[in-house]
Amino acid sequence: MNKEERIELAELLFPNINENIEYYENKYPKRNLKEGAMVTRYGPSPTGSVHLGNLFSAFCDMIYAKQSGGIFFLRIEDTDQKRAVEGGIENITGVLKGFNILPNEGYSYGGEYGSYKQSERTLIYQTYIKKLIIDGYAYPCFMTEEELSSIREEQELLKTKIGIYGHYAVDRDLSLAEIKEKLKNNEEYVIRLKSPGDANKQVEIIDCIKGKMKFPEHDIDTVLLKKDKTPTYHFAHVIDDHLMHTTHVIRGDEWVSSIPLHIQLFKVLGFEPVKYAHIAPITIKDKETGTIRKLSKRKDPWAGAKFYEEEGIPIDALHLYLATIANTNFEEWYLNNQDKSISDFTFDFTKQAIGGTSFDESKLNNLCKTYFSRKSGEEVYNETLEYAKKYDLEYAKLLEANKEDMIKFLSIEKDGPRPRKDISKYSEVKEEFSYAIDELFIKEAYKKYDGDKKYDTDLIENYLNILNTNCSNEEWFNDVKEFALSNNYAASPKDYKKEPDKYKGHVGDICEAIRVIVTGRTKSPDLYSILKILGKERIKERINLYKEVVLK
RNA sequence: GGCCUGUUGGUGAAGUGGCUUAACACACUGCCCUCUCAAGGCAGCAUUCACGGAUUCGAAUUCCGUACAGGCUACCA
Repeated sequence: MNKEERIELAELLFPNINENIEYYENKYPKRNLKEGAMVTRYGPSPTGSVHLGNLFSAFCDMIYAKQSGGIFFLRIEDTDQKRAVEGGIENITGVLKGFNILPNEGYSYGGEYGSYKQSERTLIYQTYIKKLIIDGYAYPCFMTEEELSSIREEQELLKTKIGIYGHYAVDRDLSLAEIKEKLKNNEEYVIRLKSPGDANKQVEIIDCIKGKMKFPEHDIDTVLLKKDKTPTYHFAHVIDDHLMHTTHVIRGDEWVSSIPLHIQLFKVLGFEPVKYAHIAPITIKDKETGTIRKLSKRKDPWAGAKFYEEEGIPIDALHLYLATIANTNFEEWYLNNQDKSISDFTFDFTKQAIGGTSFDESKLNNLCKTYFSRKSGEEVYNETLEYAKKYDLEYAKLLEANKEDMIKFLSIEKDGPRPRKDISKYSEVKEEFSYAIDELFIKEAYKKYDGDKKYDTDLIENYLNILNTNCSNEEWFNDVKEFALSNNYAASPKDYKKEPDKYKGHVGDICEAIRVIVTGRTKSPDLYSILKILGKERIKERINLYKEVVLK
């Protein structure tokens, strides 16, 4: 076919496309950004719930764009209508907001480079396809599903590369007359790339994360436009990222083998190619099989984005975790720069893991604990209340009714240089601080305490008489020691160990009795702080409650 | 079958030919501190970098082969 014929063919196939590519090139001019600014994008398909891996990739998009003074935008890749799930798009935007991963522009955020929804860009794709046909880089292919699968079977049998290329690409050189004939018969067709590649030649590709890679040139006539004239991912992404002026495509590792195709598409279209950064998947060791696999939504609760919200894992802590897997040197930096935040760190693609990253639950947990330990009592209160309003309304009401006390309890041992690390999720506060709210304590009273040990309430009642809630911690503890001695208890565990026969026990035993009666548990933050907040009256009530419930 | 990529302790990993008898962190174990926890302090935790060979005075680091794992091989993304 000569050029005139190709023009005729393009018009025949897409008579309704009136614009030429210059129109779009002018409509979406180069972005006015400073040197080195990165334009990244998150391109999810609305096919179901969001996976941690998706979140991670969006997180990377965000940090790299942000730190370089660039743009991070959201583009909905919904070219496959069959897989679309109802509410899928709203789910994506909702999760992104919930996780504080906020694009600068894009679907539902606005911007000059829209539409940011691929299903609304069909005309654009067809315009560029027309150009490719005219340039001789694309052609209609009328092969049926049966033909395709028989070729595939043959290739499998011959153990050769699978796909439509070389002599398998039978419609590659159809004459204009033949095409017209088929169109007249209403034969369905797709538009395929007329790949100029030679598989015997090698292309070298530089991936920002993985480094240099060598591939055979792409020589397969990949489908660009499907039967319904919507684009495949390959074609759509190249057009969109060119028109939206993406500089860095950060995406999952599963795409590396299509890099040669994508580079070829950029070349054939006359575009400057984007830079690619392929991130490794988040993996986990399967407990049953012992093999390493991708985090799975079905098997691992940690895989689903919703899980973090429901469990009450703080978003900032999750960001910290994502940052530690994004750049391997982040963790150490953060440890040495405790007063700084993620945005102060300079991320670098070369510091990103090349192979899979194993999901480390205990590390996340630790990060969460550190997060909580650095928050003030009031902050923890407010955030927990917000969580409870969503997932435990009853508790939310109790929190609101007991705000003052609750904040006091949550603030215990927060002042020092090494604050307590006792909670890792909002959902743990209720149980961990059950003694803070009378109503809750009465209901749950001592249920969690299953020790056989019965404590001497008379002794504790006597102690209550000498309790001074208005002194220093040191003075208080001296009083306890004195009280211990006068009741035949050793003033320190050491004394007791030396002469166990001489005493009934030691101060620790007395403290334990107070602690269990007052809090219902053997472990708690500083006892005296708790006693002070509760006050004598409530302590008395708890002694009575203990008698009722435990001693009967 | 073909094409890519990866493989360092329980985990995340540092490491780019001599500074490595392998950093750091999490987890774990023991001791100390101590009214309980938490925190903290101290100590322990790969003599070895999947395996085999080659290059080199010298290799976790370079090369070749093997094994294992992951990905792609759709008119899905």
